Amino acid sequence: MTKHINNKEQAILEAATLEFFEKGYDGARTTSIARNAGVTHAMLHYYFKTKEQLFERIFKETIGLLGKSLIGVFTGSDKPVLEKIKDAVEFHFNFICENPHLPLFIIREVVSRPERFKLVKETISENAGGLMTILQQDFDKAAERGEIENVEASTLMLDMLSLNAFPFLIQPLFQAAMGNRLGNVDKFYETRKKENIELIMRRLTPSKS
Amino acid sequence: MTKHINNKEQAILEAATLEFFEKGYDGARTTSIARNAGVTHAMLHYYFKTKEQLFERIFKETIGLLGKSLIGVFTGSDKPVLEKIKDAVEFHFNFICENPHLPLFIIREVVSRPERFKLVKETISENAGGLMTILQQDFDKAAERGEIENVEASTLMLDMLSLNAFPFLIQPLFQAAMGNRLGNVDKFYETRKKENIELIMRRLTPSKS
DNA sequence: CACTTTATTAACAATGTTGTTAATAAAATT
DNA sequence: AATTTTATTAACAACATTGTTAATAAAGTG
Repeated sequence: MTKHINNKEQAILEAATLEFFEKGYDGARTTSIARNAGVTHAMLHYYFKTKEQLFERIFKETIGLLGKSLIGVFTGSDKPVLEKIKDAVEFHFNFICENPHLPLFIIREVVSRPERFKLVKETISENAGGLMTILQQDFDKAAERGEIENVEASTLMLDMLSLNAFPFLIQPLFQAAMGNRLGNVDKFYETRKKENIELIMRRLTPSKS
Repeated sequence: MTKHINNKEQAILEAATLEFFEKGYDGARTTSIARNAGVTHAMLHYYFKTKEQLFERIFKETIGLLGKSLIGVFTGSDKPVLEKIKDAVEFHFNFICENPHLPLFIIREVVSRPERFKLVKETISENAGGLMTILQQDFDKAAERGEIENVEASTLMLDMLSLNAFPFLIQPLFQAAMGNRLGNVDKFYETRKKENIELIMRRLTPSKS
């Protein structure tokens, strides 16, 4: 029964997450967070000393999520390279689908306070540091065998990131455009996923030698 | 010689543009803008009544830029469809290259205040409203002739937007990662442009029937 | 030149926002 | 049960930020 102690703390965290995701650090109001969490705003400062600290907690959590996803993207398997990449794109798309706010959140906060990039960098290199070189070797070998087009792993990575993340970055625009009367967002996502996979696959198809 | 009247106004506008681009509306400070413009901060309110109005001025200007670029992207020419698209992707990439802050600016401000989307929407439909349907017809005809793969114009548009805009969205991250010791950003951009064109071209290549 | 409008300044008002504190209640610990 | 630690509240302090005002100078206009 010591759980109800965390109740309020948890409520604050959840409200803060929403607020920071939506409005960014600068636009977020601790009073608003407290109100939405259903606690007095002194409570917020009791649990999380300052706005900055509350933010950092959420920022780190979010970055952690990003890190974990990176491991997932290019996890080893015995499938042929092309299949592996296809799986990776799909996995990455699904991840963003489940965390649609994540790209803008990170970009926005790093742009307005570049110091914050340190954390992002660390997390990325921790989780995906070695993977890129291994990946590149895989690519090189497959290219030599004529399975795929010769390509830089980092290039393909940016392709995938761009294609998968961007639609979610502008999704709020879409939603505003559609006036929320778009029940078939899911269908749009499915189509997008296929389109992105298709693009990457075609990119990798060896041109006839 | 009545130009020096506008001098301060102009200085404020320029400082404000920088500030809003970098920190967003919420993070921007009118005092900071005034200071950077080299004017007293009462001056700012003299010329632009409120922060909101100053922002709107810049927001509209920026949206206008976006609008003008859209007209440029798919301007008619007598080249074959594939060439036209190639040109479009290149044009669009160059435009973002010259306005690298624009994508994040618009996305950020619309997300934190969705009302602002109205303006974006109007500008887009004003400038690219008819174009999309014409484009689609072009595509359909070309597809029928077997010149290109059958594809939705909107799909291709989002592909292009994603590939071209995203690298600039995360460019600040890049820059932080490289610690500014990257003089060859230009080379990166050239490579990116080629990569994006390549991706779109391959997407459009008809699979052997 | 008289006067009206525009530009500019410094000081200040109003408000919103973050963070604190002192008092109190509840829970845990001994 | 006494005491210490944790939770909670309401009021408030401190500060930053936006916006105003009243006084003054400069420029333009009849």
